[in-house]
Amino acid sequence: MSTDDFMIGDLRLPDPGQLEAYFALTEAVALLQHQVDQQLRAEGGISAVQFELLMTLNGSSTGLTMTQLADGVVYSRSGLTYQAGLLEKAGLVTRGPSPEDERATLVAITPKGREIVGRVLPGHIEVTRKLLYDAVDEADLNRLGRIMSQVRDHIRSEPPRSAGPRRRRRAAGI
Amino acid sequence: MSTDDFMIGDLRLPDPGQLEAYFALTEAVALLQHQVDQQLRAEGGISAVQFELLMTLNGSSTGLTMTQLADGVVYSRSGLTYQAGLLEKAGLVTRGPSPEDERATLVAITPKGREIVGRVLPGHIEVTRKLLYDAVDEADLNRLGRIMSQVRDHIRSEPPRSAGPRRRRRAAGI
DNA sequence: ATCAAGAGCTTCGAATTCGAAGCAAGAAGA
DNA sequence: TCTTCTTGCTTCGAATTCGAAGCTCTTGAT
Repeated sequence: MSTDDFMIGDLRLPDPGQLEAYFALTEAVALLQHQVDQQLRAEGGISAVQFELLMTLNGSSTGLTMTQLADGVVYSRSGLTYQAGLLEKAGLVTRGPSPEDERATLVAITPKGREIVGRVLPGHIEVTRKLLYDAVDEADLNRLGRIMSQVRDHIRSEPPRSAGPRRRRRAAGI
Repeated sequence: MSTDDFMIGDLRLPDPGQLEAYFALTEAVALLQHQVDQQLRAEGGISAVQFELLMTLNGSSTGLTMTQLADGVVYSRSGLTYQAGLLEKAGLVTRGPSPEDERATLVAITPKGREIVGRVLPGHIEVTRKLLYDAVDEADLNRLGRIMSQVRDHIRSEPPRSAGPRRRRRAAGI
């Protein structure tokens, strides 16, 4: 990383600029997600989590297994079971057995689900544009995408936590 | 989550690069925060939220009011009341009336609280360094800090559509 | 001074989360 | 085939979260 880290005893502290990156990152995302959630609830009666699930499913005509879905949105398995239940009850997705694997549950979006997505998407884009895209110029937006993709891939590829059992990727929320 | 091209009706969406910025941002932060939370619970028995609160308080010798604290960490007032109760019960903070305003509650960190912070801080830095700082070079890290600071300030300055005041206070952390 | 409006916290109820434990279906192997 | 291990998902209990409503103190206007 940087060659001029601050040292306090044995502790190698990141310099203030690096700290700023971390703080600004988490704070900005928290603010952003809150606003996004508000818009989705107001215009479509769904949470940000549910929207992400629907969007993920929207891109797959065959449907996805619960595990694929959970990994896609960075979410716990049990949390996904809960949300999938809500979405199914609301008629926005269907759940059925996979023909390939009796254990697996295939989740697919319904026409009604797509209708909801179509209803909230313009507002969603509007909010993200106002809060994120309007905050930075195009060059920075591209840099941001590149950098955060790098970070995401880096974290995804990290070796499993120290002493844990076999290779199994975790997924959990905020 | 990497996505295909979403196309709903004839709604024009931000180009793929812009979408990538948004998705990579939220996904990477979710992954990062989960790992941070795990480390803090393992080494200090506190959650990421509690750590942020302690770090914020750590920078203030006089203590902060509940509102200042909640704004600093981007958190609901009622949620903060709950967490402050836990921290007080654990002896990590004290709560007392403000001399200036009978209504206000001043929260201050205790020596025991500082001790916990000191215990978990090295590991916290280690985790963030491995997951975030090691993922990008120094120039990109500086760019990231600059861009996200811009975004944060932009969102903070947005008219909150109807809600109460948003105060600017540095969040916790490393 | 008194009343009304506002500010700061907490309480309350409902919703959401996660991890651990449990259950059922595949896979491996002897 | 018959264990035994693994995988995919759900259930369960406990913790956390938020917004709305409530309480107390402060401020502003009359």
